[in-house]
Amino acid sequence: MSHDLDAIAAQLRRNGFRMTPQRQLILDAICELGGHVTPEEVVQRVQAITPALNRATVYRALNFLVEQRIITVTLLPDGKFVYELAEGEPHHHLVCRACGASVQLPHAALSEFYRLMEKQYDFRVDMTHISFFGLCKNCREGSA
Amino acid sequence: MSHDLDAIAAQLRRNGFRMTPQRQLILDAICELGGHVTPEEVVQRVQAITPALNRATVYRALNFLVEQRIITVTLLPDGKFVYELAEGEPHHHLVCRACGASVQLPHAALSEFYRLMEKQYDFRVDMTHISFFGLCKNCREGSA
DNA sequence: CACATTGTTGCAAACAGTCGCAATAACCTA
DNA sequence: TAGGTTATTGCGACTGTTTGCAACAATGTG
Ligand SMILES: [Mn+2]
Ligand SMILES: [Mn+2]
Ligand SMILES: [Zn+2]
Ligand SMILES: [Zn+2]
Repeated sequence: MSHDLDAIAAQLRRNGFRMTPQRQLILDAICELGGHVTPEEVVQRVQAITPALNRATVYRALNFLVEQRIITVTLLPDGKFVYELAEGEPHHHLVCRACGASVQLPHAALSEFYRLMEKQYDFRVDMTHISFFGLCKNCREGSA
Repeated sequence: MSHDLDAIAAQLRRNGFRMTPQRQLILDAICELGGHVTPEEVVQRVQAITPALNRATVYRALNFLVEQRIITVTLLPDGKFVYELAEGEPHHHLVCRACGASVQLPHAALSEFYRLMEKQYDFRVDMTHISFFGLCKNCREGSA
């Protein structure tokens, strides 16, 4: 999808924050780069347009936009964070550690697990955008 | 538990690797520090005894010992890797993002999810030592 | 418009983690 | 024991990420 800058700006102002040229550029970058982008990809992209835009600003903006629920973050099992626009239903991923392919899971695929943890351990698991590593079918056929 | 250096040394040699003073110190540190230690905690500990022992050596040894299945690693949902001795049954964790408390899950708590992913998506999720963030009961009562 | 307030940025320094490479130490064989 | 082989370490440089702080920019008030 695309992002509605006016709506986002309004939402931010409503909460006492501001829409800035830097944040606009960063949102554009996330949108144009498509799903699951790394901070460094965003830095490259925005600095191609505005070289003075600082690396630290990108990292801070990404965190900020996650807190405002305008984008979401997922932690890939190799320890890297990737970001994407928050839209529609929450989802999760199965990421193949051999070929990198990423399958999207509907939220429902994990809701049973969520309920079990709440019932048995009185623990509410954070269930926005989780990623699991593993091996896809193709990559299993190569080895054992 | 404690670790059996002789048995570990033998296992390494059997596979063409070596037990070194550095690796011994690092294993001792993991053992003495108890569960879930960060690389930096290990660095502090071993350098208190042998200041010359290099940071890079610690990181390399931790990766190596994971590959040899002498220790295990889990990725906490804040993006940090933590290590512990591999012993007994595989397990997982529910980690409270507010108070840091960590509940241990038996492997069986996730095996249903594992089977579902294999059946529905033909995908084998890596299921050694997974950690989820969330909120424990205590920390939920403070906020919403 | 002047001014105060406060959210935001850029900068620079610190920190965590990775990597290539040359020196070293362990092991094997003669 | 001497010499060759190779696993391992320390070093230094580099990348990615965080943080404090001072400068800046947007907003609101009089
Ligand atoms: Mn996603
Ligand atoms: Mn554990
Ligand atoms: Zn694959
Ligand atoms: Zn808690």
